[in-house]
Amino acid sequence: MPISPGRVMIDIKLLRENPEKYRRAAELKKIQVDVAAVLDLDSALLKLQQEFEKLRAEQNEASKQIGRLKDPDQKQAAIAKVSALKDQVKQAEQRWKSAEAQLRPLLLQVPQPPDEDVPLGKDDSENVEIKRWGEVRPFDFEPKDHVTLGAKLGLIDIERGVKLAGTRSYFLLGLGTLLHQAVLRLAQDMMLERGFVPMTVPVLVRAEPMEGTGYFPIGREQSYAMTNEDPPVYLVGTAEVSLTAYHMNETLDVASLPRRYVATSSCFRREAGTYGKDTAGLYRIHQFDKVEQVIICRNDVEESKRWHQAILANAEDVVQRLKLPYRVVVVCTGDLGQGQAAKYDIETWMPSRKNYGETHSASRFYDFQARRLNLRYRDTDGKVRYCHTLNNTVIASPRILISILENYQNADGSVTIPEALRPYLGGREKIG
RNA sequence: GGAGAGGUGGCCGAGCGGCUGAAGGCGACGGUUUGCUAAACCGUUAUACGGGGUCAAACCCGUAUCCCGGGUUCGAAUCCCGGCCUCUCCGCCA
Repeated sequence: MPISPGRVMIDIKLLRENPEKYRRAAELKKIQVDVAAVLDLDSALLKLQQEFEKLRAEQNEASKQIGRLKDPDQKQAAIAKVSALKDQVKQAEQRWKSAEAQLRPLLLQVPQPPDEDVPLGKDDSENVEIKRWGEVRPFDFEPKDHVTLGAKLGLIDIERGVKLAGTRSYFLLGLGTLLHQAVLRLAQDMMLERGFVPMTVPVLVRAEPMEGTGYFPIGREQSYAMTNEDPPVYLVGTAEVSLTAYHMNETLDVASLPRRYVATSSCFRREAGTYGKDTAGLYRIHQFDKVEQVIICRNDVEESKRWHQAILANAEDVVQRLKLPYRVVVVCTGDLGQGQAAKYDIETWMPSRKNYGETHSASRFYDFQARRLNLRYRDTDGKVRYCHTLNNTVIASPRILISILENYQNADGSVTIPEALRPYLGGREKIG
């Protein structure tokens, strides 16, 4: 499918009206953008566009005349005259195009302003807890971490993972694999009950979906790139990319909205710049599987907010079915991604970390992704508008196995299988 | 990977280098007719950006877009080159 040329980033009109809002957004999100430079380039661009269009109009008109002229001498004279214009037009066009080429990369960096109700803060330490569910279990024995449990019970083999693929790699085996798959299947089944359309998606995509969903250019270094290919393709870090970009360059029928998609996919992340962080175990790894939910809805802030609550609830339901203690935090401004207007994280209790660890991330983007993806719909009034998009984890594994194994472990080193997973494991109740 | 064919509006499908933003049909929408529905008839039916206009619209003008990019030309949907995609055949393959 061809890439549409007129693809826009943030709404430049909004930026013109309220540059301070965007400057502030960049500051809050710690993104380097020179908003003043954007404005300067933008107004220069407008001038150049007008100059070009005026010249081109002249040329078009003159050319049209030539077609009507019968007398060959007159015709020759007219052609000579327009020929002189031709160069001017071309130059004007080039000035305009090159200004545009300068502006686009800047525009790609401009962030979506955080919503009013997002708490201010510099990083994840200032996220605000809004809910706790479940009781953190007191142990009357010394609990083991998932790495130890996984190795003892023959579920996880990190050593050999590292041997084959380097750091942050692993094998799951035996019941470890089955548990992993059970979790994914439970999550997917719960989403099917809610009417989401299941999909199997490409995990290797072109640059456009990456850029469109906001993972490029900021964050590019987090992706694995197949640069041997022409054009290059990239491994997605989440099925969000493929699901959200599914309707890229399309104009949807408003009656078909909202679209609710769910996909299970492998996810690949380079984790560049995290050396020394979370090195133990399955917390931060290069490859994992995730069930992801995506909503594409009408351009309506209130509707977006409702869906945000809904997809958060969907994920909470899964964690509750697994009976894992968790909390929900509102992510503060400094921890928001470029395109996110607001985000909730679900953090699930992980005894070895003696803390809640992030397992889910629910984001709403308003039209940020839709603009970059040229993802639109025709509204009931006949107007074409950009969609709103949202996404959330349903479950990501093996990270969630950390919580399951550690919370469900017994004094004798065995692990009880959560009831909700037993149907997927032939009724088995215990590992070890 | 090799050899061919092709990419036009919501869809189908015309299109000679100039008056083609694009015939015709279908669909959709509005209207007339009708006891209701259907049929028939009339009309409307791309998007983006810029300028003008308005309280806001309507509307008017310009530019661009017939897969994308570049070239030839006074002028390109039409000619040439590159790319992407689709289809057919051969090879390879889970």
